[in-house]
Amino acid sequence: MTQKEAMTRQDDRTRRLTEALRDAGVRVTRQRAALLSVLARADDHPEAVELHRRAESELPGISLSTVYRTLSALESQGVIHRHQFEGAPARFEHAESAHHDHMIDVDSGEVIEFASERIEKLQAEIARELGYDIVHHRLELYVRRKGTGSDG
Amino acid sequence: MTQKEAMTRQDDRTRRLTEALRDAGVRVTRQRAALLSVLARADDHPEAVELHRRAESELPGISLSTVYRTLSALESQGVIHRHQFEGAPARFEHAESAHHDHMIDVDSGEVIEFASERIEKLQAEIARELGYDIVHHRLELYVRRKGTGSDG
DNA sequence: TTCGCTGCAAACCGTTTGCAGCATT
DNA sequence: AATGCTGCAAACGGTTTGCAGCGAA
Repeated sequence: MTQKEAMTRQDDRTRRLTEALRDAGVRVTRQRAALLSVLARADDHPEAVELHRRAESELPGISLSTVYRTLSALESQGVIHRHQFEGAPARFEHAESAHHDHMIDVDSGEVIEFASERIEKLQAEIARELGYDIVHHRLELYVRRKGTGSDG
Repeated sequence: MTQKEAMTRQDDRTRRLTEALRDAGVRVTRQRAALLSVLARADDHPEAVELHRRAESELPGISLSTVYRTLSALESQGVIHRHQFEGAPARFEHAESAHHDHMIDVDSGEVIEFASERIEKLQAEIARELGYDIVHHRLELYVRRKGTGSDG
């Protein structure tokens, strides 16, 4: 993908996120615009403080509470996802990509996405057999690079 | 199972938990004995405050910090597990039963255990293919009783 | 007798919230 | 002009921790 294509995709993403807000009848303030473009650009899973840091370079003075408030709003609009991994502050990602679960490298904190149709099906089966419907689920694999003994 | 058998199993469990502590070279104080017997008796997934409440009826005056400290100790001995379900304080269970995952009834908060050999295998496969070993995982199904519409 | 453990109160840390003023609509 | 949003600072809530004294070994 060329840099120009990347730019376009990112702008599209920002536009979609902005529309999501406008559709919900909320004001698109400078703070929100800043955060939206930061989120659109993010292909990792940053935490609130990191998002605040990035947003500040776009709109100096934006407050952490506004970041938190906006993240909560965006989450309830369904345009971003919040992940609470073990022993760490919440991490966020835009909801553009299809459903997937996460592997967390316990050494580096790196997050790797993966999807398994088969696991999803098995989960649904199990719930159904026990008389339940799945509202949502959480599957996290805490992993270590192969051959990286913990006795390093 | 008769009541007598239940008593015996519970006492066994307390004994094993106590031994785990003694083996680790830590003192078995009244507070710890109380918490151990509470844990041995618990077949649900209580949170720290609830465990404290139960322990108090056995040893009035035991402090919440001691409960937290002991839970952390027991966790690192591997004799209990700590679960951090979504939007709730940590819940604990003794590590006597075999590995399993959890379904959480989003309406009642009830925790249902389940195990799936097939899901476990798939997880390991996925991690391996990506060049990782699983250290541990977390699979939680947030569910609702079938036919219980959210528009209730 | 030793020194690990306890209770208390205060700190912690990520996150939320009350409020007065500001800026988007 | 109206009112939804912002920044600030303070509160929150679950959990951890420093400290002086207590009690298990």
